[in-house]
Amino acid sequence: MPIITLPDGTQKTFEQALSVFEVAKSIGTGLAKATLAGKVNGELVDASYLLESDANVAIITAQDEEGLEVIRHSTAHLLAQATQMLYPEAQVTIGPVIDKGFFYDFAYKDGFSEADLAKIEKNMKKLVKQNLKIERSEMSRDQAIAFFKAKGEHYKAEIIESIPADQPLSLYQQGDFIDLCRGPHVPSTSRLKAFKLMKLAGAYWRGNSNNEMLQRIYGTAWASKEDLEAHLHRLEEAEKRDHRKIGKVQDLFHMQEEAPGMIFWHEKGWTLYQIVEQYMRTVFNDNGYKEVHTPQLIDRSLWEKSGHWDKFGDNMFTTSSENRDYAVKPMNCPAHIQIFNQGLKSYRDLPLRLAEFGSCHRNEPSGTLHGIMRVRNFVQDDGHIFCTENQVQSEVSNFIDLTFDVYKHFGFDKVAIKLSTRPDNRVGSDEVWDRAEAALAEALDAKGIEWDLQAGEGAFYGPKIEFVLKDCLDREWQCGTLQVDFSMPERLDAHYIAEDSSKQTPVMLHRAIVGSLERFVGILIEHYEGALPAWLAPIQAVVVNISEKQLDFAQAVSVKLKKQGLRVISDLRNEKIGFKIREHSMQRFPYILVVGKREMENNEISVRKRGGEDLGSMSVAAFVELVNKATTEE
RNA sequence: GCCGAAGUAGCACAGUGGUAGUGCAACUGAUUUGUAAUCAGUAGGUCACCAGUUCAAAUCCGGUCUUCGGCACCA
Repeated sequence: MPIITLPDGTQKTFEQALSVFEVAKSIGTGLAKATLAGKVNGELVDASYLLESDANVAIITAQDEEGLEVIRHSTAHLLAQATQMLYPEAQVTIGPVIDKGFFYDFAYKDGFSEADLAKIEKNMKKLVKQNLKIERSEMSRDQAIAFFKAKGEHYKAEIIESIPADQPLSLYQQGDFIDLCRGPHVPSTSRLKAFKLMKLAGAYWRGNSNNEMLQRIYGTAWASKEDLEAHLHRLEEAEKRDHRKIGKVQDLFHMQEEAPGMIFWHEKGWTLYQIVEQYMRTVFNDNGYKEVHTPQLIDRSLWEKSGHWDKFGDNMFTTSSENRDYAVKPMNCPAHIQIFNQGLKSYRDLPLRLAEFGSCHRNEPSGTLHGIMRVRNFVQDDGHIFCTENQVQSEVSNFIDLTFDVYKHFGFDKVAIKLSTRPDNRVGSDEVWDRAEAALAEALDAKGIEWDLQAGEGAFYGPKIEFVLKDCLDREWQCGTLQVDFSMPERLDAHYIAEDSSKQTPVMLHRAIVGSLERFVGILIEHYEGALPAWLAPIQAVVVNISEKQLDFAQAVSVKLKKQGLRVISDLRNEKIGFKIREHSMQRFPYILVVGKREMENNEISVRKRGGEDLGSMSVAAFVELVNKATTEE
């Protein structure tokens, strides 16, 4: 006589064991129809799951986040089934749920093409129409291994072999297709109504580049056709924000074959870049950093000593002259230690904060380049803090505050924080790692900041906090970073004299807020969809005359505004005003200043704000004040 | 680097073996314009590059480079 407690607290007593689906049915036929799965005592189960004793039960439908996940997971299985029907030699591997969809990896030596995707999707829809029941069964480990080996599914057998022996294995069958899976799944294929195969990609077996490459098919799946359409529409909209597209339209920068991964900044793009750099320079100045500048080329011996030659040699650009090998610097930190090492330092000199906008080159693998977001030549708002171990906590804390302030200033308030801890391959004692990781975690917790742990993802010399911004397509880009380094100062012989006159090695904090300026400019472009706030806009206003009669007046206005420090251009072409307004609106300049007969007579300008709002006529001085007010508020 | 796709005029794209096209931009002329496209005309391409098949290649085959989407990488 199971007593079932529902999420709202109501209890129902049943005469005999029953399934989740039957519980739903007892509540209402509508709910029964919508049932995809259940949650029994907090655990997700199939709708067919048999309740034999008292339990807390929630009915999972497409309305629930978990229901959507079940749909996506089942759609991945449907994809595998449809694919194997068409390509029997394709072996199944894994097919997890991901953000907004799913993927499935197949081992298939011929490889799939775009045309195959269409075929597979068609077959999936056919299987949905057949309304195949999806049924769960269990098998012992040895049975399962033998079963999949006999089917020629070697990858699946390998997965099972890596599952602990004491766990029962569940299998799901739909039609002739059987897959190993934890579940749960929707009751039948007809419940999968809205999906689309999105793209084809390669992916290494078990995520290891030494392994063979599998064929990955990505798909998206939703509770309804409307949700699917909405998702596809969002993707289209997001593509319009692409910094590469806007960079071209707004004439900000370009890239070309002869310099892969490096940027040709045009005047307007460089203006934006410089605004960001100059702003970060004031941040350095206001926060106790000393700006320095170090060489582009440094002898191989220094990189050998720092360990970079050994660890990242393949990713460094090198050159040689007069029998000496040099590397183009991939980072500034070894050079900053050279500056630290000039003259004997005392504990009173600490913390010493050095900053540099140093141009760095890294020979990133060709497949990783991505617009201006991932490049081979970049400049960071790079800084290194030399301090004692006791100072780490407060430096970290101050840096976190500063970083959030800066992001806020640029208009970002959603930032994901990750804490990466000790990797297998590392230097330094466990005791030191304990302290360093605790210092970072405590600093985050003390501020009530939510963060994700990335165990084992730290640098070999210390743990790090990463500040991650999302782009318009939800791709994540790491901008800020704070790394605790116990190793490099020692390798490069950095010392200070402590209070007890002993010689000590300082701790070094590697830190950047916006990170690569190139990437950050890209993120800004996408974040604002090219409509940069006035303080960042390379062109703040454009003066347009209505007819030739106001040509001189328009020019004079433009000169006056420039003298006041505004970034202004004028458009004196012999074109209709509507035409000019249209062009400059599409360029998304913050203000369009119209001067015609009326304005000339009153010595005023008509101000049209981005978006079309008419701010009326005003004097040049009033407009300057308006812009200054707007930029300081921004 | 690996898997897949793509590269045609400044930009967006069409062209799948037989004279390389459309729209916008550009240029010239007319128009002197009041808040998102005035009209007419002109010019512009070694079809990424290299090699090949063919009477004939943007188109087919091979290679290279770059870009795009992923994977791996990211000091």
